[in-house]
Amino acid sequence: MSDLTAGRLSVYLRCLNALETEGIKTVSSGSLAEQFHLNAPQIRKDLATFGEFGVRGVGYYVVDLKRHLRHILGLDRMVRVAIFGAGNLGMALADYPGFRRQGQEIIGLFDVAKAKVGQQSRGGVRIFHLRDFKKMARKSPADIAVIAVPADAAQLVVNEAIESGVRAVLNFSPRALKVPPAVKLKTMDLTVSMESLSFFLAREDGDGRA
Amino acid sequence: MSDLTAGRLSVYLRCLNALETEGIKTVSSGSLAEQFHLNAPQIRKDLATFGEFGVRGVGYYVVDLKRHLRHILGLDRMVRVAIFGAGNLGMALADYPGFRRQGQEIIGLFDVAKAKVGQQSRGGVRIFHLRDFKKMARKSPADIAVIAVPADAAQLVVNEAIESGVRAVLNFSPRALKVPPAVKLKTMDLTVSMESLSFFLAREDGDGRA
DNA sequence: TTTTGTGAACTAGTTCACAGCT
DNA sequence: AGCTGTGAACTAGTTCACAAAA
Repeated sequence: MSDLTAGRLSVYLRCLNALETEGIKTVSSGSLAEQFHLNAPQIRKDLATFGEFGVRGVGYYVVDLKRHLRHILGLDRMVRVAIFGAGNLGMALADYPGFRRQGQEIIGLFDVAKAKVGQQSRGGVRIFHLRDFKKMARKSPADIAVIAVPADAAQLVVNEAIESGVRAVLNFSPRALKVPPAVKLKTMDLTVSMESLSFFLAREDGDGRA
Repeated sequence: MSDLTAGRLSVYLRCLNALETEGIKTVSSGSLAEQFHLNAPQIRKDLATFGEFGVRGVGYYVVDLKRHLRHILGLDRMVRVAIFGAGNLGMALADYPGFRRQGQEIIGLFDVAKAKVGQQSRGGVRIFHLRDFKKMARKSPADIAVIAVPADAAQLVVNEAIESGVRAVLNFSPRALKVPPAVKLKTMDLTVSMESLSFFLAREDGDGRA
């Protein structure tokens, strides 16, 4: 199943949360699509991949579908997240509200700077020495590693993380990391994103439309 | 031209920078692909869209291709970036090394919190009041808005930014923003990324392979 | 001989149209 | 009547194979 589908499921879940807060009990793919600017047949197709969650003539029961999605996304069991790099970005991610939702637990920040180890983020996530990760992971393994270390250290750190049992990596460093095929890698490259936008601006101005 | 292509061009540029530092003068699509785990025909196709930059039998001249790519990506003229939201994330982005490369200028952080206005990030990016953005933009307009404000404020802020002439938006808030068709929007949703990874972990464990 | 540039084949992803439940 | 689930049509994106150039 594709990366794109996974992303959309997460979006649907967020929409359902909003609807539930509004006290809405049931929703059709059409009204979901309209309210959140999505595509109705695609919603149906995405959901139908995992089961028949809807009721013809009615739509989907919000609470029901939410439960299904949380299960499909693996959020009904705790996912343990370790953040590597306690710099500006790592600290910001540790305290990012979306990263401490129900279903995800941040076990700590890991860094090599002596001055940082023992401190904690504003939100209360503790900073450990990188070398202690292996030990901690042995007791209870981390599922996801977030890489927020400088580019030069990224590959080294990701290797260590994987050695200690991490099976998915969210990479914020501007490097193409090598991971074994069994490990899922997702890179969020801020530089690339910025330059893509710059590219579209350049196109607009330059491509002979004025 | 597609988003994916734009992203790859940015990656190619980064590779070329690395090669130049190593003192390499000329490179073929094949060796580029091998060194950086890319796909050779795709590199050629991507580049060929914008001109004939290569020399048959030789490859591409590193310095030459770099210059072309910088031009295509619009990095040969200054791109002005405004960051909205001086929270953890905004501050981290302001000081992110990849965001202050040659070709991009961060004009400031914009927030509404009185306590923050007048301060500056560790890296020296100044924090202004949101209401001063319009005025500043009138003098010299910002090209890209980075949205790092809380979800509830995101749409409001992006509207203001666009009204003041911003033509591209990098959105870090967990909201689907509405922008006019002429404005380029790129959303980096941290929650969605995390949940996608969780999804793949759940699949691995559950889909009947043990 | 080497390596580009590119049409043609292929693959993945999206949209559509409608049969089939409720 | 209303809305889901889905095969079939379409679109976008990638890979391949090779002719053309240096």
